[in-house]
Formats: sequence, structure tokens, C-alpha cells
Amino acid sequence: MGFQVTVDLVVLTIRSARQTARGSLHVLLVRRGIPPYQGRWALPGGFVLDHEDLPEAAERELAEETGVDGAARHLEQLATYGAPRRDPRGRVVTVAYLALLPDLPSPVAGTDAAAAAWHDVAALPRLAFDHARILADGVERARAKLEYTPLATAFCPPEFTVAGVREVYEAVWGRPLDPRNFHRKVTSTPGFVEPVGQRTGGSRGRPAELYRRGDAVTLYPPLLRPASS
Amino acid sequence: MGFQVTVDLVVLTIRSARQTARGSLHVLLVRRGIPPYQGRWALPGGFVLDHEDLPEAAERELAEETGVDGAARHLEQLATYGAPRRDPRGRVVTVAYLALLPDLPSPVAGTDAAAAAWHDVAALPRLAFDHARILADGVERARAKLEYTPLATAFCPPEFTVAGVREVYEAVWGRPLDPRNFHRKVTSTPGFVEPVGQRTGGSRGRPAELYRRGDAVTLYPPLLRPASS
DNA sequence: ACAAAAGTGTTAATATTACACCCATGA
DNA sequence: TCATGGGTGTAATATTAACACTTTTGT
Repeated sequence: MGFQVTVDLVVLTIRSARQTARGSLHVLLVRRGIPPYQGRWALPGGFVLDHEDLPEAAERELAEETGVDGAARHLEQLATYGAPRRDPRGRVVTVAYLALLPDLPSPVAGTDAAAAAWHDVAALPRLAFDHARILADGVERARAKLEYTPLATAFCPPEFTVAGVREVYEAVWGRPLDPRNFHRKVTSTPGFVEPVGQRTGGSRGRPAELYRRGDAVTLYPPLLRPASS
Repeated sequence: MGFQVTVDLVVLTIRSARQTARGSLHVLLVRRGIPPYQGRWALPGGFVLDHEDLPEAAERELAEETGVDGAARHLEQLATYGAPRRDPRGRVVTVAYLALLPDLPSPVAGTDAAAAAWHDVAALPRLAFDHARILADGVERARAKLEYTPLATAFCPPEFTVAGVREVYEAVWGRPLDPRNFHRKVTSTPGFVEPVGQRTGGSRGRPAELYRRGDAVTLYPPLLRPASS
């Protein structure tokens, strides 16, 4: 009966790793200022308010933590966690959401974001509560959905190159893909991307064609990760 | 703060439709004996107890409603629904689970199952609360997971034929599949099924080889439904 | 023998993979 | 001109799709 309900966010983005030129998958974490788990890193989140639906609460938390406007990101429910002792303060059930964002030009600038930071998912600190598990589930969901949905574009800005999409796949799957075949696959799968009719400039090499997200919800045929090998 | 938390079950099975020989997808519904929505059909479910984890509560409800033992079925979390006015009695958040069962030889024989019945998902009555939405999400989840997991075998008894698996796919996807190609696909995908070394008998036509579930968690390559057409 | 269901063979179309090679730019 | 990515061509392989045909049973 007397449950508390929270939403927790697994906010993922692709950021250039410290030394390498390649991007890698990062997650937004906040440092807890109060017990329990004081000082530990945790997923951002908070209580669901009395009048709020679950997606509303997730949107609100996401806006509070990142300041991104509603259109420029993907947000979906991930799973719900409610083990009796997952929070020492009482019976708290948390509904986790997965958010995918482009690499923000301005760093995280939310209200209580003083202690918020991006962490490479390959080098995580210890997390509070059962957040390590939730995060692992979120990463696995992202990996799986790249196969059969055009979700990779949610990590990209409104206009992007095929190489940008490839960088997303390589960062999330953690393995290199053939640029030539990837290009063909992305441009030939119906509804994945739409050409803008412009090209990039300024960088080295041949300028790349710019694309926008297409209207497909699923990729057919899918873009399968190579067998585990 | 003061939330109530329930679990609701989308219990699916394949049953022979009234007149046709082919099986079709059915869902377990219970008729509500008390307000709200008295007399309406609803998904089985109930409150999560103080000491219970979410999967435990789902297992308990499933056992209460169907009496199936733990091993012979698939049970996974589906999604969580918590709109402020989804239950007129107060703020109730429900964690929905999806269960897949073989067609039970003995009909539903649970404790409070006097008013429980299987319904063809193609001919549903009006449902209580937001259960129509939850059920639709469950059916869609099942449809999608048949593509890239060996979950179809969860609808089959411990030993089954390839034709039995095909009947599952045809019922869930609602379209016929080529028996010859399907047979090859199922028997050649690693870990999907294991031959038992016995054959069926008694029916018409050539006896079919019997199989058990394999140990694969995902199908590679997947078994994609034909493009929407 | 015949109908019915199981299962194999074969071929064409489609998709994936590997990699040679050309294109367009900055330095 | 060279280095650097962007992008196309092409051939080998793998997978899917369509369907003829054989196998093994009950009647």
C-alpha cells in the first residue's frame, strides 16, 4: 500500500573520449549530496508528483537535469524496479526511463546540476542503489534497438552525416564497422535518413552529404550487429 | 507519495478457435465482481505485498490465476502504467507483466477463477481501466520478440513439433508461413530447438519429429516477419 | 490407392561482406 | 601533390522466398 514512486533516467549520449578522437558512450550521473549513499554517483531522478503521469515526470526530470527541449531527444520507458530493500528509506518503486541525446554543445546546465557530469560507460564509478543494474539494462536496450530501429539518429544533431551515424553505432556497439558498407546500408534502408541537399565543409577530406532523420519507425531489413565472435 | 502498486498480467496462449482447426492467440481475462468497472472483463492482477519484489508478485498472481508451475512458462516485465486517473479509487501505478503459456490441457483452475476465461484477441470485449492499451502493448511485444528470440517455444508443451512452432508464429503474426522454409529455418538456427529422437503418431500424414527448446536466447539470424505488405 | 502432413532439393532474388578504387577537399 | 575522409563498383558468400517433389503415415 504505502509505496513511493520515483522516475530515474538513464541519459545517454556520445562524447569524444578524453584522448581518442572517436566518440564513446557516456551517461549522465549526479553526485548524491545527502544520505543514503551520500557522495556516491547516481542516476538523475526524483519523485513522481501527485498530478503527474509517468512520462510527464520523466520529461520534467530530464528538462531539469539537462535543459534540452522536448523535440531534440528520444525518451522511452525502460523498466521498473521495486525490490523491497532497494532503498533503505522505505518502499520505493522506480520507473526507469531511457533518454538518448546528441552531444550537447553547452554542457549540462540544469538547476541542481552542480554535481552532474558525463561518465564514460566503460569506466564507471560505483553507483548508488540498484542503479548499476538499471544502467546496464539501459545500455543493453540501446544496443538492441540500434539493430532494428533508426534510433541512432537520436544521438545526432538535426542535420548529420552518415559518418556521424556510424560513430554512434561504433560507440554503442563498441566495435568498428565498415564505412563503405555502412554508408550503403543507411542510405538504402527506406525511411532511415533523408538527404538535405547540402554538404559539410571546413574539415579534412571530401565534404560529406548532410541528412535528416527519416520517418521510419523500424528498419527493414534491420542492421544486425556481427555475430558475437 | 501515497501510491498503490499493482501487477497486472497479460497471459497469452494459443488455442484452437471455435470452428477453425487453426489455433489463434488468446488472452486470460477475469470478470470484475466489484466496482469500479463491475461486470467488465479485466486483466488478472492484484496488489504488490509489502515484502514482495515485483517479479515475485507477478509469479504469485500467475500461480493464483492459472495454477501453472514455475518452469513451464515465460514471464517478463512488460511496462508500467501510472496515469493519475487510470483508477478512480486513487493513485494506482501498475506494473504489467507478459506471460506466455502452452495451451493448458486442464482449463484455468485457480482459486478465484470462477469468472476467468480465455478470449480470442481478435474478438475482445470492452476492458476495464486502461487494460486494452496494456493488452495491445503485450501483444505487440510478443509479435516483435518472436522475430529475434526463440520465445515461440514458450507457447508449446515441453516436447513439440516444428509444425507446432509454426502454428504459434501464424497465430501471433496473423498470417500463414511457408511450412517448408519454416521447417528449415527453425531446425537450422543454432540453439532454437533440439531433436528429441522420437516421432509423433496417431494423426494423419507422416509423423513429425519431436523437439525440445534449445538453449539460445536470441535467434541469429532472426526470423523476420514479411514486410507489412 | 489416395489424401494429408512432414520434410528435402533446387533455383532465383535479395542481402551481407570484403575490399579495390575513384572523388573532393585542406594543407 | 599528398593525406584524409566520403562515396561507388564489384564479386563472393549467405540468406530468403517460391515451389517441385519425395517420404510416411491413416483410411
